[in-house]
Amino acid sequence: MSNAVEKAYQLIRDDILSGRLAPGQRLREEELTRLTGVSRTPVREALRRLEGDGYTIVEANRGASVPVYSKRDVDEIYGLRALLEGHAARRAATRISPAQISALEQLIADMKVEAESHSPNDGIDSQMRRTQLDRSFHEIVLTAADNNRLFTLVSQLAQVALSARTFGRYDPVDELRAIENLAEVVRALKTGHPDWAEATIRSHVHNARQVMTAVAEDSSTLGQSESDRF
Amino acid sequence: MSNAVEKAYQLIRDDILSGRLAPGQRLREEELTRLTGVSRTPVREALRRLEGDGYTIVEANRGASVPVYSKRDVDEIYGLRALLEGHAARRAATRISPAQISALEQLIADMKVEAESHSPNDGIDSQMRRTQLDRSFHEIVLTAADNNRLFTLVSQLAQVALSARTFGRYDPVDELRAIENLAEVVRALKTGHPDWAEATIRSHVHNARQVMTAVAEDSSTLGQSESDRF
DNA sequence: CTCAACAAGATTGTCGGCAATCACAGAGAC
DNA sequence: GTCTCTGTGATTGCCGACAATCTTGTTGAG
Repeated sequence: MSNAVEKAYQLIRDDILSGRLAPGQRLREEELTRLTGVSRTPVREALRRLEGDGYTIVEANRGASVPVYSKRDVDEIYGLRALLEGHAARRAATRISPAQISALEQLIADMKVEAESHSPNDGIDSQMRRTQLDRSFHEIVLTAADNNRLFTLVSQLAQVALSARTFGRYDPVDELRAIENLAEVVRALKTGHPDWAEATIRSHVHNARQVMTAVAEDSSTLGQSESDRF
Repeated sequence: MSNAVEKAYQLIRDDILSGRLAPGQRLREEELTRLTGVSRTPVREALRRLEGDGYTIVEANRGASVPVYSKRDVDEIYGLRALLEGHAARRAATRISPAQISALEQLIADMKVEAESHSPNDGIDSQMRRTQLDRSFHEIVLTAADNNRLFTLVSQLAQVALSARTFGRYDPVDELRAIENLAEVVRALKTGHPDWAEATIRSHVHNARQVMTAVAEDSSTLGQSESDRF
């Protein structure tokens, strides 16, 4: 889209994903003007678009803030992701191209390299790399599903949940198991089995939910201790 | 939300639903300024929100327009509605309250009255009334599902497809069958059977799709005759 | 006649400033 | 001490004007 809005969108989003803008933090338009170098008008539009993609929350006369997710939110997001991405994998199994299969296999290989060469407390850059690999994987599956609205809907759900911080929570064993899980998704797609593909990707999403949920105790978004939030 | 934006949002949306703004029509911000009585800034924000809800399409440097749906679009929308609303009905079956059941039964009764007292070429107001009844029904089911994000996702899909013109396409026999179908959904919810509820509402959505698809021949959105579009 | 380059007009994108609204601190009553 | 009211500062909401971009009609070459 247009230049100033796109610039603001990406700068703000990156600061949210990297954690420089923490969950719960209020995003004042004037500050973002300084951060992004564009005026308040495109900043405002960027904030609304970010809201549509699940990165921010905008309230009337109160401005935007980075959302704080409760356990219930995480359950909602991952439950719907399992449903929608399962549906996507089912469709992809009969539509995916050899080139897309190859791309997925390459991503799996890259993930294994990344996972083996990483210690539990890696820097944010390693987490960003792994986030990007995972995101690319899901993006290819969704593209292969060949359904624009399905792609859009999942995008609106997945974004923050896939934030870089998610990967900070994986321990090496869980991460390797998750990669094996994705490798099975590729086998299911490659052999063209819709049921298998749907089941395995659902399993992957539910596993990811567990990793998140293990840390987030139940709550009502307010009045909880810092470690319960996202 | 805020006043000017909300005003613009509703006025533009109503003009789209009533058909005063026809599919394919370009929405120039200056014109909408005159239509709504507010300045371009809130009009622009309203257009972006309308896009998020599926009422308009906004392209960079080209402004907004009322979307034209091809057969493929209709299939995507109703396919995903079947999936998501089926999921919603499943959840609702174990969560719905007696008051919500009563409200649904009242809606069914109202629909029957409306359907019996209507001839094939009724005015736009009758179509709007029936659209509203149908929308209320789905809204209650979605509320009973008790999942905010599910509600949001379906809202983004359903809007235009449920436009008033949809009901112009129902013939009386189809409409009565559709109402019977919804009555069965209520029975399934009332007796707390998740599988039954999911199956019946999926059936309802697929039936609605058929009504739309019967008129829309396949196409690529461009270069088709007027009657193929929505 | 066809096509490409260009120019004029129309339309969207961006900006800075003013208006409306909200959150919060402080004063006063009980 | 607590509760309510009020005013002040901070922040979002809205506007009109200017800048950038796209669309379209025209002109000229081939």
